[in-house]
Amino acid sequence: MTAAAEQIIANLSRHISLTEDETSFFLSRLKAKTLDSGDVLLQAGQACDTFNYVVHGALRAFFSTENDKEVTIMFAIADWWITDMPCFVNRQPAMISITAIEDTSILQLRYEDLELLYTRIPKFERAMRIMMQNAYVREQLRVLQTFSQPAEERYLNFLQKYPGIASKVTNKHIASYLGITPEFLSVVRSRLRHK
Amino acid sequence: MTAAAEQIIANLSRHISLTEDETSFFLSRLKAKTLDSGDVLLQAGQACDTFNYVVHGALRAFFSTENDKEVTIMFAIADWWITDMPCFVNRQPAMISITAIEDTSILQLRYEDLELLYTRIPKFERAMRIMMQNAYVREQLRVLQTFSQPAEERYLNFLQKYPGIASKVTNKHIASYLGITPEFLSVVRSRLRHK
DNA sequence: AGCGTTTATTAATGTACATTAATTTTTGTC
DNA sequence: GACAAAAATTAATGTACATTAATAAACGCT
Repeated sequence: MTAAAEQIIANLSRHISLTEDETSFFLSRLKAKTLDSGDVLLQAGQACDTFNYVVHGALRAFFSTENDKEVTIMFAIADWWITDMPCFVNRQPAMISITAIEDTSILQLRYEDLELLYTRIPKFERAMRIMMQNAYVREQLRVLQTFSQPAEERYLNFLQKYPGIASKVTNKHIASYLGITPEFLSVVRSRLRHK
Repeated sequence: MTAAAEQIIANLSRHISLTEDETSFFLSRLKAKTLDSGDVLLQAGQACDTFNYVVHGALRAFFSTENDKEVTIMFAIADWWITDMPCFVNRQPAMISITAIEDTSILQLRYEDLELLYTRIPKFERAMRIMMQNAYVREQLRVLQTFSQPAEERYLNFLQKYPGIASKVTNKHIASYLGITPEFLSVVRSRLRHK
């Protein structure tokens, strides 16, 4: 088994345990892919067919507004799964784009293969249920903090909650994840420095 | 079978189909409860033990900030499920409160009973997976719109997306769901009127 | 190492929305 | 149907953050 396969199985085993047969069937449905920093994994407007597990590196999902602004939806580093979930589950063209912000290696699971896994190995429903549950809770807390905390607190919170991400991404990207401009994040950082 | 039981089963059947035995086991784990408008279903600080299905009426989940502001996390009308999900799944004291904004009747599923359902009837993992997936997608789009659209667009969007909710709740509550003050929502509405 | 390109910072000005407070309208209740 | 209480509206003032623009710092590439 490759190191990447070991890693994804170890990660899955936090939620469900698989037999040898199940493990090899699951692994057989994955397709490895490598991306150079800057490469586009998913382009807005195109079909969103894969759910992507990050082996190493870092990806960023973002929405581009009419006025050329970007809203960062999420980051994904090692052990995270990423896709355009609204479009993946509803079989719609992607609304967001996903690019590599480092050289990255991923394992891809196609929509049909995920459906196949649900059918053949119902335990995958459980794994996915837990992942979706965690994602929901994360997004709900993000809304709550956005509405109840000023940018400075949200920034400190982000640094504390996702140190592994903060160390890999630019301030520009952090700003667009927090819903502020890079210029204002600079002001926030400068204020924090002078405290 | 009561009308409420018929309703929750019809709703579940959008995701999974149950045998007669499974149906009656599921129903046996539910507890009916009625609330008068204004009643508190969940109080911040207390244990969050139940996942609640709304038969009819309307509930509101909200977070209270230090400065006495309220952020509306979500509304739930007929056929919606509601709880303090972060606290429910992590067995933590509730951070939010849930109150009835109309006379309401609900069916409650306790945490241990949900776990039991997962074990005895794994199909429930699927139902829950789909529900969590939908909730995640909803919240992610909410973040995206909050960061990319002005209050006026978000308000129109809300009216269009949740007409059944909009007709039941006050503007004050809508404002706190959109992340703005009621005063500013008044301004927005007045601008729309004069267009 | 050098040079172009992207990113970060700083500062001036502008705006979407918050705050406060007063008035009107709506709602619920006996 | 009257009356208190909550909700909605309006307007004046204030502020967190956006915008624009210019400079400095960091990065990527040969």
